[in-house]
Amino acid sequence: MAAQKLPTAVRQDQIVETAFQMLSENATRHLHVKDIAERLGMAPSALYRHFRNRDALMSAVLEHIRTKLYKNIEVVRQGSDDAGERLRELLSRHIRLIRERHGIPRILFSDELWGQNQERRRKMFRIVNGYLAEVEDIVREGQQNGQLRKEISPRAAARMFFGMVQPAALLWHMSGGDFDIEEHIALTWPLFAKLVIQ
Amino acid sequence: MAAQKLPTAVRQDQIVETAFQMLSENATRHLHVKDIAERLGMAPSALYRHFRNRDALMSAVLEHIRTKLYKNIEVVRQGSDDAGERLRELLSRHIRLIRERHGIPRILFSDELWGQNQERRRKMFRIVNGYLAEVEDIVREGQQNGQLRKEISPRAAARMFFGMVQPAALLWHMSGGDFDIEEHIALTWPLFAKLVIQ
DNA sequence: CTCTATTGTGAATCTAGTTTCACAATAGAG
DNA sequence: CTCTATTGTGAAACTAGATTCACAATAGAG
Repeated sequence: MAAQKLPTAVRQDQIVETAFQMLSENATRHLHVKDIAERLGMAPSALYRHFRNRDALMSAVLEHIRTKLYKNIEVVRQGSDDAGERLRELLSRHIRLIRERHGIPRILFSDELWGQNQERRRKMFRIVNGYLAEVEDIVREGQQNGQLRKEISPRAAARMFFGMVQPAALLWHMSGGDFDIEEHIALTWPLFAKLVIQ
Repeated sequence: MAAQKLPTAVRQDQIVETAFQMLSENATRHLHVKDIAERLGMAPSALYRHFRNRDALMSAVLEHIRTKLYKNIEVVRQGSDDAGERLRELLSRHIRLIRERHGIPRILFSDELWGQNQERRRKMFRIVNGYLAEVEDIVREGQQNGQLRKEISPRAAARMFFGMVQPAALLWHMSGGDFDIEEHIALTWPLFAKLVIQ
């Protein structure tokens, strides 16, 4: 039975979303064209109507992740005016992403997405740097309106923040889900808070 | 021209060491049996005299890394009696490992080493946990003899330490070597020190 | 020195996945 | 409603790498 015919624009979105999902679920290895096609109920060859090749598809997935990630920042900004709360909420959101098997932080650093592709790795680097810059901004604003301590450089604070999230994602992934993220946060957040928040 | 015949014990060491080297140099992807063999001047098929398959070889490499990593701890312990200095030295050693393209922290978390192998991933988790426990011990001792602040739990301090090193390794790797590790340490170490050291 | 267990080799095989292609169906512009 | 550009399909071709195997060479035990 042939799959329904859909315009490329729609299919591309479907494919990217599906690939992202599968990447999230599967702590395990490679994501095969065949498998993505299967889940969408179409033949592998059909994917090639919408992406030049597997590599192009993966790049699209990366782009998808980028927007998802940055939207988090935006939401957090709108949710509260207090920098401390913003950071705490951002952390929560990350933990949720990790736990719901939407291991964005893991995916982001997985070889799966990189492959040989030097250019894509660079792009990833830019994404992470951009994200760090956003955190930095939140901290800077918080300092300016007196919500956060002024002795810490925003840049350093952002790195510290990253240092809470990223190891958590990896340890959780490595352990196959046994790693106690709650404990990790309970351990590290107070220290971070002591440094950064009044 | 055939390669020299050597006893398995020797060859195994050679192979593991070579594989580790290549893994270190190559920021790029997969490590092929063929390539390892080539560098050793032997035929790919010869490797199978010394390892059941590629997977077994990779496990051996992981073991190799484990010993290298733990030796670092030991050296640092012998180098100084002061916990603060020990931690600083341990950090330096990690940075050196990262910079000398011996990106152990990166390798350790690369999918390359994990593959499908659930068991190996678990082993890796145990290695990292063991490492964290060692750092924890250094901190605990430091607290007991009054070198370090007592308000911070050793467990939390170890996580924080990990949070400095691991992101540095990844960012450095992603950037292809452009990431400024010195700056990263200059930013984060003082914060860590403020929390943990007197 | 000799003889064999061990190690090395090239060619062949296996496996697994991506990609291409000639042909089929159909959404939707007109 | 018709017709065509677009999308979907199965089979086949390609790649690429790991692994096996029958045979060759030799280190070193005796």
